[in-house]
Amino acid sequence: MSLNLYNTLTRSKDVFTPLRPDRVTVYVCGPTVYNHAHIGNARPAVVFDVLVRLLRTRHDRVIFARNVTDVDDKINAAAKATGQPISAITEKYATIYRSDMAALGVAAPDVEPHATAHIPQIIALIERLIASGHAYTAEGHVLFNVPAFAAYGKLSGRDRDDMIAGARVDVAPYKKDPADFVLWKPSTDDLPGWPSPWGRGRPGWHIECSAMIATHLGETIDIHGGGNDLIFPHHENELAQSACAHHGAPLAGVWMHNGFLTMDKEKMSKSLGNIVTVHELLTRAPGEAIRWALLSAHYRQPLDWSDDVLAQAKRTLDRFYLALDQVKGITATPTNAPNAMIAALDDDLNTPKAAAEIAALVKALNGATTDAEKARLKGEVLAAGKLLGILQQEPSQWLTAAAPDTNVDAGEIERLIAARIAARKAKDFKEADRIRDQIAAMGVVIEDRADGTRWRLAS
RNA sequence: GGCCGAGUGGCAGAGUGGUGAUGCAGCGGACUGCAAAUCCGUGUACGUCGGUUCAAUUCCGGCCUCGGCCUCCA
Repeated sequence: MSLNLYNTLTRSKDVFTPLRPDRVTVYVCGPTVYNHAHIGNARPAVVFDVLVRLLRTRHDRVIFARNVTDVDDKINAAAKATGQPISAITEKYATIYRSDMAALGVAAPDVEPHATAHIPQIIALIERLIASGHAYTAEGHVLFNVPAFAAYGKLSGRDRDDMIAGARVDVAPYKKDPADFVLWKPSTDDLPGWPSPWGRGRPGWHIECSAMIATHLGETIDIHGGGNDLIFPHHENELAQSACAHHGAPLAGVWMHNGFLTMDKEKMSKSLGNIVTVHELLTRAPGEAIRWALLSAHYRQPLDWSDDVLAQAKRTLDRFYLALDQVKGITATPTNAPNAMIAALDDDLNTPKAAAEIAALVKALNGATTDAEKARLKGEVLAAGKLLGILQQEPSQWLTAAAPDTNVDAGEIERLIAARIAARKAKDFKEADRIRDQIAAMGVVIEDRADGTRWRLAS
């Protein structure tokens, strides 16, 4: 069994082989922190979290970096609009991002580099590019000279002639080539800036990732990930800069890109306004349900986000947790995730297939008759869930408190249940049913089981 | 216009050259005082037109529709 990953660069699923036997390096483009992350922004975080979990089952040392871009024109605009200092904006939203992602079960990255903490490295990288003839200065800017890198366009599959033909109209006059892009640009006094050999200025969009990758992970990393829309120009430019600064060493072996979330089939984007923030979703659904909804489609496929998708994910988890609740008195046999689960994820992170495998395990668990069987299957369900970042809560916790903003009074429910039990004992089923209806009206479902009456929140 | 991706049963969503995805919903049954949960059973599904093949949802080509990136226009 080996891990196969779809590589945007080769446009095929390839067997993943680490570049070095002693470690695996992964870098994912993180947020630009100028406002709340929307659920589409959460998709790569969750997807690559699963990838890292899978890698860690095989490799002792996985170094996972996810950056925070804290210098950007949108941040400057947000600061200006709110009258706050830039650092207040970036710190606030970086903190919110971290807690939102944690709520989705996304483990903190091993390294979380900030662009503004790497200005010297960025400047050094740009100097190397100038020295090697891949970049030049013009009117206070430093630009990367695209014709100096023959392989430019390979990642995004773009024909350079077409790009130039299209770019001809509004190309900045100081560019040597229309496709050239900015590495460093001058800052006015009211904008963030750092002293540099080219005057006070700030980095261009793509260079910070190249610098941070080189600083923390090395010249060539194993896996570079991000959203589909980063392929061009962001990753194409990163790839070019890094290769040219490092004597042609490729930036990454595997390039992975997740597909988009849509709302009514249209790309979710802040400019269109058709967004729902993770922050808001967390007030009305458990993070685990949001996570499972994001994993319900294969990561490269589009996923049309809706309340229904979320509700279905919640219900699926209810079913899993109900099964675990049935065997809460049985100690799970510790084990690794079943082979079928691993095989599903090994196939380019096929999480829907993995979901089917969990469903099969849960069905087997529900049908198990001996304690030994139950212990074994419970262990397998828990191990499978761990790999996907789900099912690690106490089942009773999930079933009775899963929705954050419900205000069900557990004491009141218990009291009503006791009254109903008394009515049933007295064979007063009419009264028992009346009480059950009363409980149902509170959004609570009850079950009479061999070992007593249980309740949970309705889906 | 260039490039990329997608069109699967009521819904979500995998996958495959010839047998079952899976989940939700529905229907029937078992269980239950009745339910719920669970289990069992249950569905002429693969945009369209051609081609290759003994056999295509799966391969090839055309077309249609939708989405994305870039670009153009405004």
